[in-house]
Amino acid sequence: MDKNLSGEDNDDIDWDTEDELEIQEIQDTVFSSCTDLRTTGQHVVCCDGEASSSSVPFRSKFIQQFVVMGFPEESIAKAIEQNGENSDLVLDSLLTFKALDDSPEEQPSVSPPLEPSISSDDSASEYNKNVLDNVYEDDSWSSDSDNYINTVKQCYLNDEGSSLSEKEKMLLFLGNMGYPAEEASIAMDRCGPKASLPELVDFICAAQMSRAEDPYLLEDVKPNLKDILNDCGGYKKRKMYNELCKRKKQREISVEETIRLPKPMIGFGIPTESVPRMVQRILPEKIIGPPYFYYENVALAPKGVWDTIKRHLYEIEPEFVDSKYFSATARKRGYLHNLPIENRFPLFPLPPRTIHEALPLSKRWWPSWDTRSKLNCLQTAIGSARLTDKIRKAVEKYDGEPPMEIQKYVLYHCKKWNLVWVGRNKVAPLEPDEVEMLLGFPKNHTRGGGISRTDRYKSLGNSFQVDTVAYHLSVLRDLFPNGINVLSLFSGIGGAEVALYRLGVPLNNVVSVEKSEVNRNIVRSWWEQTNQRGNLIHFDDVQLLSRDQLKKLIESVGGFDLVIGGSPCNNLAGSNRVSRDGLEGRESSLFFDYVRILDDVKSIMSRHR
DNA sequence: CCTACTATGAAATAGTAA
DNA sequence: TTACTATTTCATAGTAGG
Repeated sequence: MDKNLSGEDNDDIDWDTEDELEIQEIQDTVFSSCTDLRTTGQHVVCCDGEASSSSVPFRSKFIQQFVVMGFPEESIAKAIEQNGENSDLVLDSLLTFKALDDSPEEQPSVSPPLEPSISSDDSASEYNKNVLDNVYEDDSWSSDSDNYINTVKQCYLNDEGSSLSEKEKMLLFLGNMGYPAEEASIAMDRCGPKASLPELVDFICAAQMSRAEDPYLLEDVKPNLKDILNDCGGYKKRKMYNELCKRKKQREISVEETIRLPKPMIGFGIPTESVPRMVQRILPEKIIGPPYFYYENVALAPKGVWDTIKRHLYEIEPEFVDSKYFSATARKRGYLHNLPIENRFPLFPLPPRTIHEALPLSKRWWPSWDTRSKLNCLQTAIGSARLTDKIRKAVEKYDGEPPMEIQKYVLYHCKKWNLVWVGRNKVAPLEPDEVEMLLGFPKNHTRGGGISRTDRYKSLGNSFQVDTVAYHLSVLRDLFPNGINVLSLFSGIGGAEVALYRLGVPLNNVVSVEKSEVNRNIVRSWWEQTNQRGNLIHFDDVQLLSRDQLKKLIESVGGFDLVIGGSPCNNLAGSNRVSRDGLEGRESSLFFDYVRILDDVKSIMSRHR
């Protein structure tokens, strides 16, 4: 598993690899200042506690980080004078000083001039295009690089009206700071056209923190804009960075901590285990609820995603649980929360735990060579009719057991699409009501009320497995015998609400934030059908839920006891072939709104006490 | 517009054998 | 260790038809 993460010295291509290190180094240092750039003031979660609680004044600490790197103090002072207390800019200047100091006349021969590209006629774009084409003439680039060059080209050449738009200039600038064009472009798309430089840097940092410590990425050959444009002293800087990285590696011997999934994926314990191996965990005083919070997302996210999530949620250890230990269907998810984990209890009645129990009618048609006892993860799309037809034709040619090859083919697709046997030689996708049952929802929960069948699959596929979540939330029943106030973000079809209700936790006030109207209707309808006595307040968009609104809500309901939600997994899920972009993806980056809202709720509530 | 249907791999992980 | 195999995955985009 562990590939070569020690930076061995291969001079041929290693400069690319080292370049990634270079970026890491920048980000490591920049990040400490990123939190300071935040204007909201309450975002202290991603700072390490020591730094903020230390009595060392900020300024000296700021200087010290460069002293540790081995820069002379006068250079540091000069760099700070030029750039202010912005780590990345200061570091950039320092390295430029150093590079120029070492060899005043030496300029890399391949360095193209930067200035012409800032002019504002079409030749500039043409020039960049040529440069980029030339760079990519080299066939040592991997296909990854091909994708990358397309991104870069698009960044430069998209807007034909103005050859160098504001966006392009900003891209150039970020590129010069050492950020990959791809990331910079995403950041600018996400932050909008009016975003300031600190905002963009902050975004890129947040998005990239995960990858900064990702050992695999060291092999990933991705050039960045800085190298394409090769600014002043770039070569020397690179060398400097290499040394810095080595020094840093020597300093930090043990860090390299990536989150690992537990081998039986049972989190802090499951109810059916004969020997409950409950784990003791001690949370810092500050983060013990109320408000309690509960965050959920896919367990098998791209590398580093869960590290980032953890970092933004108080460094609490997530618990990874596969719902196959609760029901007949697998669902590998990570749950990060500050709930107590002692004295949990499961939801009753216990759901069926095997396919045969869950779908008794299928037993009759189930061939012996299909040895599945659990279904795979229920997703948002179902298998095609054409596929089930092909399977039928493939199987019905044989009287008894089909040959191994056929079995293999059929099983592969049955597992991939969660097909079940519904007749002689006939397989089919699950019906929506079967999915409801497997996920722990009442029958017809998503049925009717103007939702299409396709959307039922979609909403269900994006939902909680109720029994699993309820097991974790069960501790709330005794904590809040008089009921709780819930802030439910990304509510979907109300998995959290259903879980609490089925646990017997009275719901006093539920503020539910959900973008999809049909989903809101489903929850509203369920709320009325179950004769809830509390209040259900709906909101549309988490991004529009401001601190002021939260303050008013908290005042009117008397504070939230639970903030619960699973942010979009679109850009994290393995089934996404198109835009598995990680936490910075278009939808999945809404995770940062979860963090923002949770922080706001905590700070508003602590002020009221 | 809505709805249903279909084609579309890669990344991450664990396990195993060399 | 390293290289190979096996398994799994809260999805998107395009098309056709109403």
